[in-house]
Amino acid sequence: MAEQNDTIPKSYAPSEVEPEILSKWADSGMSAGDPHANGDPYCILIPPPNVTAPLHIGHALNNTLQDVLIRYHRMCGFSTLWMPGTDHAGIATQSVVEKRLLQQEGKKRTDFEREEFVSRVRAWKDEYQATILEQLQAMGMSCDWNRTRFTMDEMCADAVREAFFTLFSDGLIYRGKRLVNWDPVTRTALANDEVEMEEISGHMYYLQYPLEDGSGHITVATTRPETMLGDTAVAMHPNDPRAKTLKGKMIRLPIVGRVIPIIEDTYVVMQGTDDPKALHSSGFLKVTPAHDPNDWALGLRHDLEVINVMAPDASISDQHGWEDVSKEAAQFVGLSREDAREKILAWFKANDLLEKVVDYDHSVGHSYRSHVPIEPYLSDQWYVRVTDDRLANEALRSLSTEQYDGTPPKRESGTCDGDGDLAFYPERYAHTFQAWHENLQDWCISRQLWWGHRIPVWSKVFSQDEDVQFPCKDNNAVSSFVDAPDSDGMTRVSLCVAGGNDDLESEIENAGFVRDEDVLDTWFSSALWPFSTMGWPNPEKFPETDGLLAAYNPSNVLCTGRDIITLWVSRMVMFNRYFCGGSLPFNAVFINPMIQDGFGQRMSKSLGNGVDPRDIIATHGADALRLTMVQLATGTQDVRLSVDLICPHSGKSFEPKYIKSHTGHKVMSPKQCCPDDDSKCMSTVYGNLIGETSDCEDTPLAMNTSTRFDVGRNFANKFWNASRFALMNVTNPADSVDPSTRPAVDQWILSRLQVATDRINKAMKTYRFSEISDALYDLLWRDLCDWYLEAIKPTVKDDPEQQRVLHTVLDTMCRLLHPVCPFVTEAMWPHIHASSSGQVSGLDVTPSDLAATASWPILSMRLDQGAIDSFDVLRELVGSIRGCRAETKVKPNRKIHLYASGATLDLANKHNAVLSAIAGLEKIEPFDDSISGTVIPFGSDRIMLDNLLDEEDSHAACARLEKEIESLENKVSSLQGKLSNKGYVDNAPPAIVEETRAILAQAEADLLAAKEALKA
RNA sequence: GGGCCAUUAGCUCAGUUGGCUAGAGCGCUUCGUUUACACCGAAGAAGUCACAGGUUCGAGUCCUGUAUGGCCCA
Repeated sequence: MAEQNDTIPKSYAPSEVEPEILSKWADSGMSAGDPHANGDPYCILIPPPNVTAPLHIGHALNNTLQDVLIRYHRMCGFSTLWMPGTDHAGIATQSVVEKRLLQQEGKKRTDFEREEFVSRVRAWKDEYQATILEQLQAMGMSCDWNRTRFTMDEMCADAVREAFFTLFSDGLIYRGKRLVNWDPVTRTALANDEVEMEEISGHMYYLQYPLEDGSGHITVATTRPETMLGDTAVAMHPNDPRAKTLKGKMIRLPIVGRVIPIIEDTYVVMQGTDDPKALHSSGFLKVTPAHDPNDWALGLRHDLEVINVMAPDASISDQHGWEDVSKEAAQFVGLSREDAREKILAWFKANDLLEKVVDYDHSVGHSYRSHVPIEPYLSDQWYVRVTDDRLANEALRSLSTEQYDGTPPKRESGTCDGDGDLAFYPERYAHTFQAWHENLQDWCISRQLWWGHRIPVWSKVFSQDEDVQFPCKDNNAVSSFVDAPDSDGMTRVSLCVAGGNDDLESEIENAGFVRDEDVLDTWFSSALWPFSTMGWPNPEKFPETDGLLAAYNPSNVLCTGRDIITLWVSRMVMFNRYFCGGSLPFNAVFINPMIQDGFGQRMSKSLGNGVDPRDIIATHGADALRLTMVQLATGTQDVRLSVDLICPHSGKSFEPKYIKSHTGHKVMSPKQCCPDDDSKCMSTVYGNLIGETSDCEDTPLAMNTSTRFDVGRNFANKFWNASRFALMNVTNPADSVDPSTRPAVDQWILSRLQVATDRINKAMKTYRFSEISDALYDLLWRDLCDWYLEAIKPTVKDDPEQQRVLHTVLDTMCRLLHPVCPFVTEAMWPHIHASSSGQVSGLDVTPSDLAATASWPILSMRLDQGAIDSFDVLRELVGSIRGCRAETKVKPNRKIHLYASGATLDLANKHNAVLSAIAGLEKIEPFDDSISGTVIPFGSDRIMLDNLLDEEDSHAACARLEKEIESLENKVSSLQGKLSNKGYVDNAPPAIVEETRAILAQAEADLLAAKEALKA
């Protein structure tokens, strides 16, 4: 065994080890899920990353936590499944590909046939999917790689088709003409949650509209004057004092000349009321039903005309519903909405109808993709009736009763499986979930894109004179939806066809029906992920999915970010319950924190403050990345990771210089100097991004990193070295050891192992990840390296039983560390198990070829608490002696003498070898009054150190003692104060009071000893 | 406007049924290369627990309010 260890390198080199370990895992098939295997099923649903870009540090965090859970449960004997996959991310992916095509080939989407364009997007997807999967593997994720899924692959597409058809047939999907959130750049509708509100410093414009009878004018206030072209009314509050005289009057709309009514509605904010909006209100509201959601509602109430004056690109247009274009108005047709605003304002000014303009801050919805202001736009879209009891309320009913605020809405048919089974960690996120479903609106699912699942609906419009036809009417693979006839009496019939019926599709097309051009919102297919990836609805079509649904739906946990609760979690819950007999997609949702930079700013491409996990793996190793991620995962909603640079000249990391960007963010100065050498410079990601610098010979790019990862790297190395040292000492271990017969030091480390294992088990159950890394850190660094390895140095070589204890401790620790640091533990595993193993009774560590498949340790040793406590006392004694040595400036290698009385002398004698080694003692003797050494306080016994210095610096010793006395006096008086408080003694639990008395007694004894020491 | 989170050592954070002279890591200071590890070891300095009230024998911890920063929803 000893020879074996000569081959272990002195320090851990992750990049040399990781590839080999990855192939070991791949060959072993250890991460393959098997629904028929022994062990309870344990399944994690991966949030499939978008194929738009490589994974960032947030993904590293999210996936590391999942892998920690999956590896832990695998080791605990669960039959685990963690399927990897990617999401097609419709609008996001289409946008990046469109941008790239324009840049590289100068072509627009419309320059391609649909099929051709989609294949270009697919090529992008293939490239990025490969990158993403590689990244996940490099980070050590133990996914079931053979089951890798994509939201547009055949299995998922079948599920989308089936889900759509079912919802359509059940009346939960309908077509509606509504105002949608329109993105004029990507030219598609967006769901409400894809709109980001941004605070804008804009203006409130006051426009005068003349009364038709020439009796004067009224003034409307608006932030969007360009929409006035589509005004179809002016509204006022019925209680407005002016209402009496204006009632029934008409307005002649400037520019357009349209005559529109003055209507009364309580929605209008009156001047002089408490409402903050009253400050800017004129009491009159221009009503543009086609271009404002509130006006749309007003229009419905008052049966107003709806006039759309814009094209899909948000330019003013007379081609989309605006028919009464006057000569005066024609000059504005074709202008962008921004230009139209300016020109219309100029017109009002020129005609003396612009009353005033005031500064006005308000929030405006922006597209989460193109970041331009959203245009409320009138169009036909498909909706899912998520407000239906069968969807929204089902989601509410699944929430854990403990986390539910109030009581969930009742189900007619009583309770069912899954009700109350959903719990959030941290639980505050249950509020987000509940509030969302209580305020839900129907979900617009059609997107005017080419990349995605095309809507399986064919429609045809019939005129008043035609007979409305329903081809394949009696076939139950076809469902229909009929729009109410429009104002011209045209009736639209829509037919939805179930999947796998190409013949029916042809028949319907032959009857003149045309398939909808649009695709579904990406979240529609994402919502099906928990069961679409397991073969629903046709597991027999995909034999490899046999048994998956039964075993793994519901899954155990979903780990994701809080912004996803509304976008995805909600929809998965609704759909899983709807399509899978009421069962939930998962029983727990863990919300991981968001990683921000050192200034609390979101990491983003535009700020150049992101850290690439691939860079960290290259410089620090995957385990370092993972440990730091786990450490970072505290229960807070945001965590900060300060960003540093790596100097390309020296390879050293340093803290960069910052400037303020025009957006007010703290960003790295474009050019930075080498901290060791001013003459050498470099560029930063931000500098290159804004084009101020470039990655060239003079200014090579400095890589973003964070010194936080050093902790992880050091940790992995520490384990490596501790193992190396331990194995050097395990030369002829005993076969089996009864721990209760072992000296205190051995029992102590076993008890620490026990404590750490309990801590980790508990933390895993409650998703308190930073607690896991804390427990591991304390165990490895503090307990094992600082104390145990030091303490056994004098004895282990000649003590086979101690060698067995050491070896078993190492084996156990390797397992405990594995979920967080899989690489270094796997690398060390064969070294640890190079020879036949023995056992420490009560510590169950069954043999295994791989650390990854090893069993999670079960500790049930019988230990002597007295022995464990005595080692803790010994550690305190060492601390006191070391403190004194440092304080009195004893040379590190100088051996000193210890004189002690009472129990301390017994303890010291018992651990003579250990104590002498760690505390640097030459001899241990009974306390002797005739020796005039340095007395130190330690419990009630008398302790003295001698031979400290050639000429003792008693001054330093005195200072030290005085300080000690002062501190103890404070402690004693504080405790005395507490105990002399009648309220405390009477009210506090007796055990607490008793404990306080004991602490006081000890403190008094320490104080006395210290005072005597000072005298001597 | 509604909600959530944060505010504890120079920095990043622990501190989970209220029972502490308030802890850790990094950084800093001093010392040290004694055959596991300098990606190391020993010792040390460093905090009115944001602020103001309240409950309690006792508050970093519970309640109310304020301030600052961040996020989500409308």
